[in-house]
Amino acid sequence: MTELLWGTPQPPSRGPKPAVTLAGIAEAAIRIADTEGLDAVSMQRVADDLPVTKMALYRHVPGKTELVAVMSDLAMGTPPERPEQPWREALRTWSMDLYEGFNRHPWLLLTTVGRRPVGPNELTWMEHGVRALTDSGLSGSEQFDAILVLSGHVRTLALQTASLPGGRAGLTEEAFLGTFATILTTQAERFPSLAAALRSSNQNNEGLEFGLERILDGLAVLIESRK
Amino acid sequence: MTELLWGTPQPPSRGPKPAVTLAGIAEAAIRIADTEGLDAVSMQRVADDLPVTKMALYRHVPGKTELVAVMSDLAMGTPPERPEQPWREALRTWSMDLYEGFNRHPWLLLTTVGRRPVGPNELTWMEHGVRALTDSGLSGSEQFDAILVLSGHVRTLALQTASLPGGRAGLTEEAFLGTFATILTTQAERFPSLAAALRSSNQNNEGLEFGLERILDGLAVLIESRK
DNA sequence: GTTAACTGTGTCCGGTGGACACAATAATGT
DNA sequence: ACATTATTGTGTCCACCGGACACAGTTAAC
Repeated sequence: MTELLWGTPQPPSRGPKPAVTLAGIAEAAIRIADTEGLDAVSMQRVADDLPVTKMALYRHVPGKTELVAVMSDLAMGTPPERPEQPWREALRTWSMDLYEGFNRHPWLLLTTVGRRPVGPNELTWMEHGVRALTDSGLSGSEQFDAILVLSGHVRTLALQTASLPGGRAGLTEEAFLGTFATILTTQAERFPSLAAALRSSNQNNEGLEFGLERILDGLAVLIESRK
Repeated sequence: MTELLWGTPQPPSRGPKPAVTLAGIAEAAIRIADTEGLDAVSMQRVADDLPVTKMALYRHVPGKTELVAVMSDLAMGTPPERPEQPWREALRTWSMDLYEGFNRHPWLLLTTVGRRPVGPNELTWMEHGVRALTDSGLSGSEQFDAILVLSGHVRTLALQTASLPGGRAGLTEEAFLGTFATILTTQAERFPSLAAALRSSNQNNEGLEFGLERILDGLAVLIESRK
């Protein structure tokens, strides 16, 4: 698995020319996941988009698990290069870039989960995040934990808004909020605080910025205290 | 779906006594997911643990999607009752309780994802979270967003530590950190900030508390500014 | 006692990931 | 030039999955 993610592909010395490459397979899978949802990505479906049969794919990738890992790291891409900035601004744009990435490939939210082999692109994202904090005075662990909080928040909000096309049961935004509001009004006595909060809510949908600024505020408090 | 999650089960007036109940089915499914992982939960496997055949389950639940929704809300349970406390302490224990819940049923991290019908237990968790902020001076939307950030962080950290037994490819902690460290040392020039952070890291594994306190600090800044 | 409502069963279907044997291909060693 | 050998692609087969559907068995209401 590590080999697949990190190894540099070597064309075989002997035997017939491969009709497809690992990257080509992953790209086809990404295209399918983007347009038809993650559930549509089957070995058969991927092979249909390539000039090979299903079983030929297993010559390039050991199994579907590994294919998903490769396509995930590939789809993650690398963070856009940004001019150097103070840590707060740098982390803010970093988070926004990450958010945009998750919105481009919503199925990444489902595949990049749990303890799994980390790919080069994902590591590059981490590198850029940590880089913003190298001169902050935080320890190495704290730098890791800080960008973990930020990426976690981005994930959470991306999950909230992304439509997860085709894949998991996708309620529309209005259907979701509709039943939510219905339940809260019909059972207001069971959930008094929630009902009250809903009444004084303006449905702003600015959860991303809100949480982001709170986390950055919290980091600022810690960084200031270290000076 | 909403009916399944919120409706009160009525025994049928006519016909044979049901051999199983929806709750019984969900409990069996939970037991399987806890011990063998979420992937082991198939209609066949659930039926094997009950005195009915696979197809009989479809008399009580429309499909597997709905079964997963029901078992998820059931496994989530309700937050333990805690004595009233200032918002900061209340939210801290609330987060810890939630974390413990995710650790008890790690597969919840996989099933409670995306826009989906919300069940009564999940709503009760939200209720308790928002309740801690009713007198904070924050608006309703802000209260929602605040507990969203907290629950998101808890999810992130639970994902980081939980073993996801059986289900998704579960690398052990040491195997994960091992390859991670190996890559970072062999390719230190590609990821200089990461490598430096790793060197000055004490492998504390206290990410949960770290992020939690940062978020609470950030909320405190906002709440103070409103006074 | 008949009817109607309801539960449970067996069979069948398309689709999935994957094992495995085999044929086709092309560079290498002689 | 030719045999060897590594490698790719193919076809067949399997267990398992979620689920449609027709049918039989059971029980309360009329």
